[in-house]
Amino acid sequence: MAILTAARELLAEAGYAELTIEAIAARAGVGKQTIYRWWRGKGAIILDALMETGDNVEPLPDSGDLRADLVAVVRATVAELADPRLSATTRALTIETLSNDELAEQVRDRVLRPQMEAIKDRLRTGPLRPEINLDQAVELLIGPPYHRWMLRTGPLTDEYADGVVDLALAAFQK
Amino acid sequence: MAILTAARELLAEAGYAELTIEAIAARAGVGKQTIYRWWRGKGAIILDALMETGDNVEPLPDSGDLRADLVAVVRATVAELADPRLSATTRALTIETLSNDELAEQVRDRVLRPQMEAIKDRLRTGPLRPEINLDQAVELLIGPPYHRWMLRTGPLTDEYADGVVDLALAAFQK
Amino acid sequence: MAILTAARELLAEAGYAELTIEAIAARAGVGKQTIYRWWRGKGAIILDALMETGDNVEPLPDSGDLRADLVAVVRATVAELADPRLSATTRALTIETLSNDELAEQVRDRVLRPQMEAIKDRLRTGPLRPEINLDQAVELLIGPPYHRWMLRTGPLTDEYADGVVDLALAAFQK
Amino acid sequence: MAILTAARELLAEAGYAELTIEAIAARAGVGKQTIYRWWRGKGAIILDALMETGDNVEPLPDSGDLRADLVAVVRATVAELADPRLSATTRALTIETLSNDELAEQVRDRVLRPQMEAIKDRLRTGPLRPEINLDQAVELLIGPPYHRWMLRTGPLTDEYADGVVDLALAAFQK
DNA sequence: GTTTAATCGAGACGGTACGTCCAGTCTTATG
DNA sequence: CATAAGACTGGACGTACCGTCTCGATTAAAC
Repeated sequence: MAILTAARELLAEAGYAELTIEAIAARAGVGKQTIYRWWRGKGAIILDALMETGDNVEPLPDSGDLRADLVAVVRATVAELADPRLSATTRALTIETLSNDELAEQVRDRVLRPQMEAIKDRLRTGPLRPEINLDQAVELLIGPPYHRWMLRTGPLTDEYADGVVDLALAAFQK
Repeated sequence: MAILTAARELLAEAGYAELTIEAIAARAGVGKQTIYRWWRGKGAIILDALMETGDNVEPLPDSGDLRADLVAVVRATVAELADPRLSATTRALTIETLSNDELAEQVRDRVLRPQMEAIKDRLRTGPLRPEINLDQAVELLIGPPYHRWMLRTGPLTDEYADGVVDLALAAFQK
Repeated sequence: MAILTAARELLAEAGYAELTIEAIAARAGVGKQTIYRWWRGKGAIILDALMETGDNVEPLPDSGDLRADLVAVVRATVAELADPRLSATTRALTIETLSNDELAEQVRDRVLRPQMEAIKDRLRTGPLRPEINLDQAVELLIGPPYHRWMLRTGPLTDEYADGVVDLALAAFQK
Repeated sequence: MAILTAARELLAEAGYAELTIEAIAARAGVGKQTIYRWWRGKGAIILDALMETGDNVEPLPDSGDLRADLVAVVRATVAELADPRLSATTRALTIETLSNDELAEQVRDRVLRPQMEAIKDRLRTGPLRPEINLDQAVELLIGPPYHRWMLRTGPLTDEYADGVVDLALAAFQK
């Protein structure tokens, strides 16, 4: 879809500040009305743009080595956040989410939940203390990188990702 | 300062969407120029509004009971995030931060670092495994609630705060 | 024709401002394309709507009393202009005419000329000074009411109509 | 005033169809809001543009020769109507007037009445039949040229102007 | 005690984007 | 096969704010 592509390009090139409906329409060669016909606003466009990129959430592999499996997924997440062009869409979506409750729900249900469920599924099989709350367990893996990314409190490297996994595992496992 | 009060009130009453420089000026009974004379933009105002509220970061108490001390601080953090009126300013600041690198640095240095340092200081004395990276340890306590708050993936209650602390402690301590 | 009826109704009910092609199509239960297939634009529709009303111009009666015959036709004209609902179509057509030369020619030839010719025909037989230019004579009867209607400079009553005729006759006759 | 000049130029160059608020703003180097701050809409701008041109209505001269005095004023009126560039503003104002009652009143009071009063004043002194209604008398001079201009039913020349005056005088005078 | 300078409120200004409406064209599916 | 339905590009609408820029009026300092 030309509109979603235009939105992604604008975000990658110039950031959220220059992502205007008019700019999207102009770049996509489309009338503004067409955009408003199909999307409620900028937030909805960004969400669809993100989903279309097809990070189609796949179940985590179960290699038998929990740490290895988690390292893979956390490294991937951290790497995406670390690349400004890749994370531009996520950043924009986060902004919209913060002042749009309806959008926030959709993002939660369509983007976040599937990702978190995929990790939960892997955690369920991997050996960990039975009393662990899986929701909180997932947040232990995702929350810290997200926090660091948003607030730029530290580097987002593979080593960091590994450290996050190790800490989390120490919490999960007996 | 009338301007910062006006900003806080507008955020509490109507949210970020209606926080405009003109609205702040009107409510504070001030000319727009006066605002621009002292602040670079909306973000700087919000930052000052937040800091003025005087959550002057104090060192965490050291009761000898690490869990109790951490529960206190995490519960307080979670409670503030859970209250829409209290967290409105933080929310607005987060939005600005996401599209303003300069502001992001200031927020990191003036708001976040002190809070995280305070927790780090307590962690340094409380008994935990020596190889723990303190920055990551703090993120383990703060990141998950922040993530949950921003993305509304679950309730922000005292029980949740306690769970976060327990998980983190399991990671820190041998 | 449903389309012309719809146009007339819209004009009578809401005036030129709300006469849009889309409104006409919607009210007539017709696709926009069907309208464009048969008419060049709004102006052409209004013209046809006006003509269909069938003020089929008839020759003026020649009762032998020139004043009586002219009073009849001028009163009728003035009465139609005085009624907002009746003159709505004429008003709309005038607007279109003013910014559409092609339409202006058609209006002149299909609407105006016949009406003026009818009056001219009666003037030819009625006793008047031979050197009178008939075109100007007709304008002397029609121009003032039209001017008064368009610019709302005075009432449009039967008495007024009679006054117009009397003045004109004073000019025509020796 | 740059805005009124821009409006006049656009009308002279391209006609009413291209007289948009945005075009006026662009040509005048002005924000749209500035226009809306001072004028209610296109009609009000055109009215002011017309008035600024300073056709400051002056009393008709009284040379003692009524025909000569009227010929002068009617010729001038007809000449202005005949020149497309000069009459573009009047044409545009007429269009607006036709679908804007409020504006119509202003045009009547600020533009038309003074012009008509000036002619009435001259008619009052010039020798004419006492029972003549002066309002209708003026319309007899102005209405026909206006009608001919709007509906393009004939040429607008000096000879025509003279003919109008002669017919009117025949009506006025004994 | 008067003059001068700085600061303030108020709000006009040139701009940019908003979200809506319609024009006129093009596409689809229905009868 | 023409039609209604309506999506499409395009462009103007009138509004909201942005950040800059005059304006007087009010204070405070300097003389």
